[in-house]
Amino acid sequence: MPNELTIDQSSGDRDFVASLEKGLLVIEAFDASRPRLTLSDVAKLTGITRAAARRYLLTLTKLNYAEFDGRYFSLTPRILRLGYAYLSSTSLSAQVQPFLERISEETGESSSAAVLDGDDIVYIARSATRRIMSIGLGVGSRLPAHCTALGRAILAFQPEDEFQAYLQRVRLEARTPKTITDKSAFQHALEATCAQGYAIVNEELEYGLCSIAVPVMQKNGKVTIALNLSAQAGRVSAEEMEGRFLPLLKSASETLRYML
Amino acid sequence: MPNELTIDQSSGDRDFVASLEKGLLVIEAFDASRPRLTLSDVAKLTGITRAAARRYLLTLTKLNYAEFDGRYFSLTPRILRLGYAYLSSTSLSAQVQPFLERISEETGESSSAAVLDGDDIVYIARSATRRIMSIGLGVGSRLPAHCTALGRAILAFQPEDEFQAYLQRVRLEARTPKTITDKSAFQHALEATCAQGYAIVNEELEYGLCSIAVPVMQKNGKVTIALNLSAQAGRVSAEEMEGRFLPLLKSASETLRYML
DNA sequence: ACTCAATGTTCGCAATGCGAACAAATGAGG
DNA sequence: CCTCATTTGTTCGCATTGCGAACATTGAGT
Repeated sequence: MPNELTIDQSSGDRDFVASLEKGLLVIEAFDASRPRLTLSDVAKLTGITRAAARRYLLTLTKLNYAEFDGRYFSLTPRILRLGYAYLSSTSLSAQVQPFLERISEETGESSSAAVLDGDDIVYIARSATRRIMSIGLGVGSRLPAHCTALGRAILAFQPEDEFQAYLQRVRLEARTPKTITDKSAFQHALEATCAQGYAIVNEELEYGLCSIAVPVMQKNGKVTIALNLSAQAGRVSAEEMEGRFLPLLKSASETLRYML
Repeated sequence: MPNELTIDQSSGDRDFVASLEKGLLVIEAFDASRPRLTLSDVAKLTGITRAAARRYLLTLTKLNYAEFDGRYFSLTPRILRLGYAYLSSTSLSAQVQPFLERISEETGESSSAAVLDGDDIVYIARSATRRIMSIGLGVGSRLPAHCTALGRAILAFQPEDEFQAYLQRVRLEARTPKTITDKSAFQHALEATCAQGYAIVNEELEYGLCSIAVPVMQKNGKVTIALNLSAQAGRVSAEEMEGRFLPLLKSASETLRYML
């Protein structure tokens, strides 16, 4: 992700604090494949100088957002305050969680809620009774929107101009041989989602995984969140998803509609 | 939390980037009770000037971490990348989640894992089959360590000097009439936790809530994480917790010990 | 042991971010 | 409805903060 982490300098904009941008880039340099980094590593990943990377890392350490063992830096749990600032401020996850737990308990499958962020979806709440997907899909996890039921359920209800802009810029990368990669076919799938009011994605994100999702329309008429249920493709048919799962999701969506 | 959000200026430290500190303070100004803030609100909460608050908020908006409706700022899901940088980098939640799900499914109760951050515990993974606690205890939520089983299970296994330092500075605030607020009694409770290898907290955090937790010792001999099970106090006795729940938690802890 | 590339650190300096002063908006009181 | 005080938002001269080139240190390879 070198491209994502590079500095987008807003030259001449006196309202822009470049130091904050760099600091946030430094935080985002850490991930599952890079849990511990030297200051040179961070410099390379972010495009800032080693001297600057050093200052930001020492600052994060001094503020207890990171720790240092003499050579490597790693993040600390305090960083979660930043993400939590969003989750607690929207109360979305708190409001949605009981619905997901009821749906999950009633169906015996995993249920999640996500919001759109750029071209990805981000999980904001989750209830799982069985582990059927790849590990690590907790709150904060993100997946490309185009090949997830959650993503399609949200995208299909965006204003036309926003959807067209998305379609222009998105690269429909194949995650399995079944992933839709043709933009015309993708647009048809989104139109069908819009017409029927829910999305089903079968093995386009991951082998053996089938998901159904519905959008949640907020009071202001916008759709920024969706709810899903996921199951093993071989064990639950699409008909069963429509017959058993969809009513539960729609019911939850309808109730949430008046809460958000 | 005005005290928590004030600037701790490290005067003369040329390795410290004060702008990053302020930027992070601005993010943390948002929470459940303050989801939308004006720039004056943020200035008041953080102690920085209105001009500075304005620049940081405009910067966060430009970077898509916040949005602006002409008067109020609010955070966006992109902020979750920051918290996720920690969760994904430690893989703790990913490794722990399957254990919590199995424990939760087998007992029919909610199970969580948390780490210590300052004097609080922060939830890093959770599996709930039934909603028995106050809403909003998702990943990233934090609670005072002293009146939670998870907190006691971690605190009891800290080096003596660190525990004594914690005991010196902590204010044992009562959350219910049953909360231990006497430091001597608290120390006894922690000694008992250390001796028996698990903590039980009964209605000290919240009415009707009883939790049992065990520490997870990592390969390096340190304890930074704990696992729990929670149940309604009237429905599950302490004996049942020790008899049914403790073996499951210990088993999970033992297995995790060789993974972390 | 030596060489050299990679990594970490320092400090002179100028660009960035600061905040006092000003502008605009808001609301209370008459 | 008007006035005025207070609150909130914005600008731009300036000094401090953060920059990065140059230097110091470390470690790998021969």
